[in-house]
Amino acid sequence: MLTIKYVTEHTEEAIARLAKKHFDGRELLGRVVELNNLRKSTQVELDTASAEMNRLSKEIGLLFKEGKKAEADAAKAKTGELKDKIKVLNDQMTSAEQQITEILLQVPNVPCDAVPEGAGAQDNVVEKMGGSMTDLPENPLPHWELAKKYDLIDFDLGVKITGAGFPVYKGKGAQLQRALINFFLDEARAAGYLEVMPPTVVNAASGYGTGQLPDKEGQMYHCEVDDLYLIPTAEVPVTNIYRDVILEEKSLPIKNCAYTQCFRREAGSYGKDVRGLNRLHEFSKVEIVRIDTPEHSYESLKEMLAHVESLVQKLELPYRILRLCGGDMSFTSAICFDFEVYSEAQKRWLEVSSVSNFESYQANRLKCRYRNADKKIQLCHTLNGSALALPRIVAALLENNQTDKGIRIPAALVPYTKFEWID
RNA sequence: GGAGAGGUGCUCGAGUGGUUGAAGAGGCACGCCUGGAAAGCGUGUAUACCCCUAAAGGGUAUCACGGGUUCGAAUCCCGUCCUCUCCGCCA
Repeated sequence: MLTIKYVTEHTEEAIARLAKKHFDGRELLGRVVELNNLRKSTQVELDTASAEMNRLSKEIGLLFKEGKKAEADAAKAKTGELKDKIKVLNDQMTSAEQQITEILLQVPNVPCDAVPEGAGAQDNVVEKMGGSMTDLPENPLPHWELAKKYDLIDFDLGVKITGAGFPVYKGKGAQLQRALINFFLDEARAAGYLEVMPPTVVNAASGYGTGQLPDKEGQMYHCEVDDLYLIPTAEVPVTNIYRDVILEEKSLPIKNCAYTQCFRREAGSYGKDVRGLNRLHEFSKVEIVRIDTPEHSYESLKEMLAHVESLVQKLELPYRILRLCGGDMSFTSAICFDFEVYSEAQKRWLEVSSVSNFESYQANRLKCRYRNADKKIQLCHTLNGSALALPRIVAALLENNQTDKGIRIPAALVPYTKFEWID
């Protein structure tokens, strides 16, 4: 969430920036400013009263020691009123703080200057096109047909075992999954990321830390008996490693990568958009996460974009990079780039990665801070990106590489699959 | 799941109602010493919020978390969470 300091000191700027996300923050932020003034004045009163109380208590202690019981009892009598006052003021403080937090949780991150104006997906800016379209045989098949033809993925079996959106990968289909995961992890390690293998189930505190809770509660599978959530992305457990910590500046940027299964309820999505691998309830993804200083975070973002781009290039997929407009950005990001690969058979672009800088928005909730050269403690910037999510990569690989003699595996992947063709 | 023990600062560890934000030790940082280092000596070493502010200074809160008792709680009581030991179960 946004910091109180930013909201109160740069209220107009925040409102103007939020407008780019088509969020009208005037009323909410105005209330934060009011509540914060109340909070401050209440604290002055409360602190004064508490100080007086502490003084009296010490005095009474001394009187007892000196055996002046009568005087001590007299002093005691004075504390009653003060005690009530402290209670009232304390409740007032807590209430104001809670209300502020409640409001701030509803306010999205402010987009940075580099974010273009726009209402929705149609206004995203194509930053770059790359790769080349492949010549496909006549009447190319969509991946769900190819998956059936070569017996790679069984969607019906998944329905039997679990439900729609939980496919069963078989034979070379399953091997391809492992190959991609290992390929992505090795590439990340070569780029300097430390691999971690976190839990795929997290507690509520972690959900709040990265912003899935409270606003996106319905997106996550919830184990009610234990009050735990299945992660929608490795971003959640990995970023939460840095919850409630103070890092040393020289340890930044922290670069982590992780492979996990990801679980998303995707309530209310039906139709051809979600056919086959296009949108699943469970999928594999390798995620990269960075914790950085505010001064360096945009440099980090660039490096992450370059890393993700190198992956789609090595997989020889036609791709494009989109700079998301204000209206299409997520709640928590300050800037976001999407990578899409072209699915020749479906005649559409598929999003395979999303690389974002959250600036201090997540870090504020996480209380992820660092000590700078002047020993001052500041919020870190957090960033993450998919590198990459498997299903749509698999969809694009199958569709774009289909030939009359089978599906060709890109050279970079062969050392991992140990086969060159799916036939 | 059953029984017991326990959760104190960067770490270890003392502390069972009254200058304890917290002894002591270690670690770390800086200074002195040294040709350089070690040893030694000295100093410093939490976070948040608020007041005041040029700087300095000051106040409040925090000893897992939340609540209660009390003039006063790290210390007593209740609840929650977590860790450890033993038993049970188990890939």
